[in-house]
Amino acid sequence: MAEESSPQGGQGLLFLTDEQLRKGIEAMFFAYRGFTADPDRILVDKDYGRAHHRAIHFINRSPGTTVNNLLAILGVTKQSLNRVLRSLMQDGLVQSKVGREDKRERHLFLTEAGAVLERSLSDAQRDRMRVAYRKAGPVAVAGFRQVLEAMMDEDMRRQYEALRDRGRS
Amino acid sequence: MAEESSPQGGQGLLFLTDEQLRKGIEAMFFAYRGFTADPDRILVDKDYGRAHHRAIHFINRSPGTTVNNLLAILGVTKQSLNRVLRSLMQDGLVQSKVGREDKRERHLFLTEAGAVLERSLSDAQRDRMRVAYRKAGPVAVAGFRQVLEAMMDEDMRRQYEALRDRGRS
DNA sequence: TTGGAATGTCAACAAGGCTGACGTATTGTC
DNA sequence: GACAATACGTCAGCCTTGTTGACATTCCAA
Repeated sequence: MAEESSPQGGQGLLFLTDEQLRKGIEAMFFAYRGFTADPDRILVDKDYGRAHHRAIHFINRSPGTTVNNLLAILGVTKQSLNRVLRSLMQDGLVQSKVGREDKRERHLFLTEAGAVLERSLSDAQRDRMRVAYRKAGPVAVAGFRQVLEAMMDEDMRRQYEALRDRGRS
Repeated sequence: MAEESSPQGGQGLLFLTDEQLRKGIEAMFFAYRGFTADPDRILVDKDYGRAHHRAIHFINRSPGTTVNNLLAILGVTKQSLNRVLRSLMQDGLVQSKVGREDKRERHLFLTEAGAVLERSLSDAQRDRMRVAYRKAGPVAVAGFRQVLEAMMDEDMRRQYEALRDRGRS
């Protein structure tokens, strides 16, 4: 096969073959299992599931967020989220406060106990992430994030970017 | 802040901060939604779900694979997989053949109709992947795969590698 | 005051995980 | 040849987490 001359420096478009794409798809599948494995293990003992983890994560990420806000981020129905929030509130991990400006809104916060659980979950997940990042190196990590961001739907990317903006960096 | 000197060319270890790791975690969350969105949309009309998609994908990937094999790859119980396989076989998308050497084994194949559905699913998923890959470029894609592979559990990585080996490249 | 938005709640249902138990071939081993 | 182990299928029941539909409440805004 003739050599390709391209702006990608000799790699041509070989990375766009169906074979390469399929490997990426399978990598996503297996990696996501690893990605959720550690928090899942912690949650099993506590009668919680991934839905609880997600709620806790994003409440911690954006303290005082409204239910509607959380619905948009999580992409589930309010009934589904409500069930999760109810159990978290009953167990004293999440607290909801009536909005001051708009009293229809409920602003969600983690309690101290909720923050403790959040930390144990995110520590476990970050540990795996850190090992993977370190193994792959900063250049690979940059590429990792680039591809993931390009895979998102527009709506999700907006949610994702909105979260980023709140960061201190 | 003082400049870092490091083998990573000035990037130091900043990519390992909790902030960076959290962004990666959230990127995985949102990207996975995009990753599954297109096949999900196709499957809704057909009364199938992600579980069916996964079975179809890996049967297509390794024609003649046994039930046990598939169980290991998918990481579910045989009861769970059986429910999916039963409906796929009833609908004439999957065919099982008794093993020649070991008659206890069932070897799984896609029928012509199964292959058609598989193609429509993987086309949809590959399209999104292709767009993302093209947008990010080959260097980013290499990094993407590196990080994903580093995130897998040992068992999964072995499954993943075993699949890779079967590829023609 | 009235309409609409945000929230909560009840009920019912489905997909897709799980465990446990049991049955049936088939195979390998003592 | 007897027996244990393996591969598979199936029944029953349970859980989480998603869905839709219906309805009440509370509050804001026109």
